[in-house]
Amino acid sequence: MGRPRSRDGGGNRDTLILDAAERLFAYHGYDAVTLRAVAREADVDLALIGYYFGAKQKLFDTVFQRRARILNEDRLAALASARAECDPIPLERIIEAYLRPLEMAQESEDQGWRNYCALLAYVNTSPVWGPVLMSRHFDGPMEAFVEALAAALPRAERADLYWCYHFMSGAMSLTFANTGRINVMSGGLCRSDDFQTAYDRMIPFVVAGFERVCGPLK
Amino acid sequence: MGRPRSRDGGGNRDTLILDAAERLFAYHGYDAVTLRAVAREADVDLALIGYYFGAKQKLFDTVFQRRARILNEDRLAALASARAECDPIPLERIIEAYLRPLEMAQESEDQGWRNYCALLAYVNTSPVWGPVLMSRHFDGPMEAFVEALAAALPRAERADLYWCYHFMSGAMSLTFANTGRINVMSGGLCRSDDFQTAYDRMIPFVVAGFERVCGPLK
DNA sequence: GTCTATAGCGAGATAGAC
DNA sequence: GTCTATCTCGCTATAGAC
Repeated sequence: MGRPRSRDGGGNRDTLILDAAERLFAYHGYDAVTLRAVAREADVDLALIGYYFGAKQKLFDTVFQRRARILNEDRLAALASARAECDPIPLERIIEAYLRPLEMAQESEDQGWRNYCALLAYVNTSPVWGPVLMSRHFDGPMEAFVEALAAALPRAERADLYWCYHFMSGAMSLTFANTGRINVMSGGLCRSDDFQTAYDRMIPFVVAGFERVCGPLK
Repeated sequence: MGRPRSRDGGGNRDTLILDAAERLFAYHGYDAVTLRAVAREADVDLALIGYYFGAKQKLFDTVFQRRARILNEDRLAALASARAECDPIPLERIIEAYLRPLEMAQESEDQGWRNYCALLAYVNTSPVWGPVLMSRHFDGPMEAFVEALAAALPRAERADLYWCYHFMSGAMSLTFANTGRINVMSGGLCRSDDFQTAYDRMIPFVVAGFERVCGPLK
């Protein structure tokens, strides 16, 4: 399982670089981050970044790829586990299998996962990166989820499933991006980093949306 | 010489600059866009940008502000119009009042509105801009919508309303960002710029979500 | 209002010593 | 593997001619 590993204070230099880059890319986006800033953040010499990862682009790709693999594994494992209990998988369990790994990532001690979630939101909503990186790294597992959804919602039009998946992806992105916007908006009533609460509301919200648009459950 | 060059179909120079900046910021984000690129895109001299708008930051603020005003007016007008028919306003009408102006903006001939929607998505999901710009320009009208939602869903906890509003905002952002991701994802079955279809599915999706999380309708 | 020219800075990348 | 040093480029911003 791709559980977030707690790291010792040091770590290898290349890992330090990836962590620092992840943190900065997540917050500022690709273009606002200079390799010099990454080097400073990682407390590493500038030239070392080039040595390990090549050009800036490749560093970004590597950062994005690193946890995408783990996230996909966790999601597919959750889906398989749900299927083992009940086949076809009930809608709510599918949504949970999709969202739960992110929630766990956010709740984990490894701050890197929180950063990665923000990075995911950035990439997902970017016209530049979105169609390229999301498709490259998440289309395979996504297809498995759409199949499961189709089985749970047999009356659904295929296109409607994709649209609803898309809405879920958007709600998830903004939520786990943890921008702090909802804190300001609600006057402190809601907290952007209160993932348990967010998760507990997002699941029924999304489930109800799928049911309404994609017809009755099996 | 320093004479205004004649241009067919061109507006004032400052408007040309704003349109060009909007288009580029929407697609590439703030940091990837250079003032030189804006000047090139607007077919205008670089120094003119500074003359009209000052520093790059201020140009960005101006671009963001320009249509925020209009969007807010349209939304509030739609809300008032719905209230004139029925008070309290039914949930679905509230959601429509919120989303419809964006859909109309997307469907309009003015390509600038499409760009602006993508810009909104960028700002909304950005940890840097989100809490600042969204709050500054959209919190007032947002409050009116939350009040209307509270009236339509009298059993709802206040915090739940904010969370659901947040999910709606996320789904909307990704959809109207028009990244093309869903095109790739669905293998061409859905089109990112088919806003009518997106809108027709997003409304029931969001309405059902609100109902499920925020209790039964009045 | 418009444009030329440039100051002043910091970026990405890499060659080569150790 | 690590770091020093540097090359080359393009950026923002602005002063000043027209």
